[in-house]
Amino acid sequence: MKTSPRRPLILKRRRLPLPVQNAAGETSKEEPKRPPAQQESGQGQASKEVAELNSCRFPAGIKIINHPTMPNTQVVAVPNNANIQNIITALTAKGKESGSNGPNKFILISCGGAPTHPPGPQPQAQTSSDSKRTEVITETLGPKPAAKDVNLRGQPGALPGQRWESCAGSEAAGCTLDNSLTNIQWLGKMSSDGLGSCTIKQEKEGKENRHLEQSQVKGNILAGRFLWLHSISTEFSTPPSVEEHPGTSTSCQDSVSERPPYSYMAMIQFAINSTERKRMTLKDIYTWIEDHFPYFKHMAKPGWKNSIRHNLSLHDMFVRETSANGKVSFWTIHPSANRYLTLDQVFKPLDPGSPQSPEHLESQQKRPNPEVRRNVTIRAELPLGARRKMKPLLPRVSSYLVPIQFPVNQPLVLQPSVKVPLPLAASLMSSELARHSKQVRIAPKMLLADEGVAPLPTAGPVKEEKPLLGEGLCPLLSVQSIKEEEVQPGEAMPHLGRPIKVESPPLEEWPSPCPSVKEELSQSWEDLSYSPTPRPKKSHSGLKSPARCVSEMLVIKRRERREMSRSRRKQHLLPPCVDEPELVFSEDPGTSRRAPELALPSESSAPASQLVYSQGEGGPFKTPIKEMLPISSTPSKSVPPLTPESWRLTPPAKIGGLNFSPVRTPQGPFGPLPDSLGLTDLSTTPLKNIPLFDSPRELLNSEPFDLTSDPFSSCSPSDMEVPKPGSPEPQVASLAANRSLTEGLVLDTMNDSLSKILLDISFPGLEEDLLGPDNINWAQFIPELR
DNA sequence: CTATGTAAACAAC
DNA sequence: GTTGTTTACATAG
Repeated sequence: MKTSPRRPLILKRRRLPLPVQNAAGETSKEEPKRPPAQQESGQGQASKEVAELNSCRFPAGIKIINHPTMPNTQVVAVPNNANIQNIITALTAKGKESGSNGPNKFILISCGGAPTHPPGPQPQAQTSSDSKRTEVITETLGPKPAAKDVNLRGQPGALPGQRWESCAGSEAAGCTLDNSLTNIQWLGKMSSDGLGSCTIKQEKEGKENRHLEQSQVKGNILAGRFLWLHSISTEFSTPPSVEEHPGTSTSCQDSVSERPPYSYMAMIQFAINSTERKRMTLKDIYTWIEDHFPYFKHMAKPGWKNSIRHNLSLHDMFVRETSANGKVSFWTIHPSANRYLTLDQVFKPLDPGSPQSPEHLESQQKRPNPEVRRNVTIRAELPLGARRKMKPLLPRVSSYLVPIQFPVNQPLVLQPSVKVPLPLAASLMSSELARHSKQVRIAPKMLLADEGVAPLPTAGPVKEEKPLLGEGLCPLLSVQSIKEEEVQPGEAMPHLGRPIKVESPPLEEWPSPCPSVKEELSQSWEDLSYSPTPRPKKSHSGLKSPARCVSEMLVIKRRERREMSRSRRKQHLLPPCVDEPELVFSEDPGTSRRAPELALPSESSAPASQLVYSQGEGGPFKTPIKEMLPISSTPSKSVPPLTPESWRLTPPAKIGGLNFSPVRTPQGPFGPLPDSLGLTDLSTTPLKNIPLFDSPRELLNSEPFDLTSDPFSSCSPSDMEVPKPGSPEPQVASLAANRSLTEGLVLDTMNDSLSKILLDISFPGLEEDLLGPDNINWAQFIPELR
């Protein structure tokens, strides 16, 4: 009731003590993978490794060399099979020891080493413990799996895992991150608890999701393409509860007595997405929730139903459809907003056989659950602790991708403190970096469409902007911080649009379709998703020229905001979800160049695409922002459209081998979706001709390489596993060009955060040679590595 | 301020 | 009574 916190637990950010967990037996599983014997007790080993590192001896062929240009930075070539975590730990320790004078930043490069073994490494985040600041960047040296890997997927055996592995370290890291990011443990309890229904349901869902899995996997891979920065802390942070109360987890009582950590919005989504048609009547929603969350059945006040209704009406993402005959109303999730979150996704069984045993993991992996699977796959490497229990929803958080140019000049390592709001981060980065010659730049905000929020583009440090944050970052940069809360995001990514709705009557286009419902929203959505055709409704947005629009928008927004604030009316989906990190592609190179601050809408060209909403859990959770309107096309200011979808999209792009990104991929569906969302648009349209990421590059390099090559290029089109052929993944192609960008991890011990960063290692001229998407030859840059 | 939760008034069935 | 929509208010962050 009142006393209880209103916010769902989920939202809270958890911090994990990373290290510890591993130690716990769980990790054992993973460990096996590791080749040599490194590790085991995490700490012990870590220390061991550290020692080694210090001495310059590294376990398996690890080589450390001083970074050519960066002070206090060393490049560590790590065999694929090496245990990244340990290495990170060691490096961290080393950094600490070194003190400010010594090397405190490390760039990890995976050398092809022996891909033989599975990815094992999982960087856990021990970093957190260290106080000193150490940054580690992981890069894949050898063959980057990226696109190629993807291709490989199909192949038998080893490949699947390996691909990822190739990235090994990085990947592992990524995995971990992912896991932790989303973790929600609560369910864990539930699962065991008594949600029998859950299980059942899961299976059911599993069905649905299965096909998705594949796609997701792909997505993961793809996702890799973009770099996300997130603080490890977040990522690593474990879910609060789960581990903490393991014991409890199972108790049924808890499930019954404890309120689920999910917001009504999330639960509604779970419910709706649990059906094949992705639609559900109010009553069924109630039933589903009661069945899956006993708390509501037994403990909650009757008012919870009112709250459900309230949420349905309030959030634009929920669209009411009327059956053909008009007699029955079904609630659906706007495709563009739907992340297809399901309880399954959120939940992970703690243990295999027994509910809590670790082994369970495997089984889980097998599970259909798409997302889960995705993660799982990757996760294999992760610490068990992380894996188990619930699957965290994606953090919506802000993620920022930061492109960094590596070798060339000074590589800059961003500190990703996640905490920093994207916008800020961006601004900071941009400014600072710039000053320094920064190699890292933040992508300009793009924006486009979004309108939404418009918060001011500028970077202002705005708090408000949270949402914006995402936006702020540009494509390249998106960093994710996990803010906490939200798990949401995670969740499921929707594929863009799923076609769900359609069934009923008319809805092809959401907006229109739903007659009754929230037109406003719908429009906005439309706008967003579709081209900018102006829609009446949102008058404000209209489409103005971008530039103008921006300013105007801002104004408008404010106004709206105010209005909104006054009354909570429906929350519109915001197109851009701010929180979520999406990658935005700026289509326009020119724009990209701009300062981050503005993102010009220039993209307008493709603007629409971006848009998208944000939501999902993230989005949804966050809900739509009320005010935003979507004009999608509009230029919005700053906000880059980071929409969840974007993520998804991005994934396709895959990044090189590393997959840090926590992003989830779409579940599957690549299918039909409504891509209307931006993705398609983006990818297809504009992208074709335009390099997706111009911006990044530009950002990164003052000197533009050729636009054609995008940062993401690393994957070749072929590589991409694009989930769907049909789907828009054109991006990929465009991406193909760029190989220079890669993901990296930055470990900031000072902040105890580990972030992913995008590294631009391209050197003019070298790209082709080196970069095969797969490989970057660091050796060229760094002789020592040879 | 935002996101969320809760309550309640109302309206349409 | 159910379903939906809106307002208003409370609370945590």
